[in-house]
Amino acid sequence: MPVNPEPNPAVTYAIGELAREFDLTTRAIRFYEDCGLVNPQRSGRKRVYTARDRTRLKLTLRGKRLGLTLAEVKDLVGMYESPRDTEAQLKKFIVVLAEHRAQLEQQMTDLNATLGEVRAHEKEARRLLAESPPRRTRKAPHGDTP
Amino acid sequence: MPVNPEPNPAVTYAIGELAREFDLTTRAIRFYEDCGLVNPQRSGRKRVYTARDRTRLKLTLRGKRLGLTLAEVKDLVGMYESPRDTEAQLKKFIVVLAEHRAQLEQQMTDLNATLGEVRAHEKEARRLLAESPPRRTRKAPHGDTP
DNA sequence: CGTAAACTTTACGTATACGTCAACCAGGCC
DNA sequence: GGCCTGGTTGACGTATACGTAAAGTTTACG
Repeated sequence: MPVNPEPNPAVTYAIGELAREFDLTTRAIRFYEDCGLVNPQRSGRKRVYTARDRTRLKLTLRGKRLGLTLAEVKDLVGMYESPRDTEAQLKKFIVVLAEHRAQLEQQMTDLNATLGEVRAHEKEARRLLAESPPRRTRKAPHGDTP
Repeated sequence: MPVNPEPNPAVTYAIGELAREFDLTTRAIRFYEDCGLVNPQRSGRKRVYTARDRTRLKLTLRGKRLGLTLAEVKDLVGMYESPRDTEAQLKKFIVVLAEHRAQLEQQMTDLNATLGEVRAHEKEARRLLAESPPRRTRKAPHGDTP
């Protein structure tokens, strides 16, 4: 099993490094800072990002790929990092987690349906291509309930 | 096996009906029309939606839940409905499908990772809640690589 | 010392996806 | 007729997520 990669507290990153690594503009990263998604320290005026910032960036991008807004990402990440030492906080946490999970499960359903359709279309398209390459074939798009 | 629900070409919908069914505003539905996502006919000035429009609306909403833009949804739906009777069109179709599938598979990865984390947090939170309800417990947020 | 690369702030611009009036019409019913 | 419900076309407003240009600063290199 691979060791947890770099929880090394010493490693830091410049904004340009992170931009290259995640294929972002520095503008985007600064914008994420405005939104409270990262919290770089300063060496002089220059931003210095820790491994923790890098992780939050990763989480942010994953959230975006799943269609979350930056505000939603912030709330979620905040939740995970906020204290949960009272019963009320714990209960609230559980409620929010359940809501989030419900949304993720809806996405899972959507995703499976879409993947199924895409694969079916791919299969059919490859069949058509293999079956009669020079032949002109007709395949009506299959109606209203894909 | 349930019969394919209502490919009945006779059923039509008013904009308000669809709005209620899908929990949208009529404004949103008209906006989708501007984007070319639905194509209602007219009875006088009033829009009349067919089962096909309703399906496209459904697809649109599913796309949105997966984080697609309306333009992307339009392109995809357009692809599925456009003719593919030449070899070139078929090949292009296959390429686009593969690209789309790659994106969906990335999402699947992201989704599984996120779901796993959420479930782990839920489990832990419930454990804490059950273990020592009146006790004040400390659980540090577990570092930088969630 | 000069300059190029990388960084900084400020600020206005842009695309997407609608929301929110306003003002008007058409049909039903009491 | 009067009014309600539901639909219509503008047209301007707004939140999100950056892009982009301007102008200055800091650091490394030769």
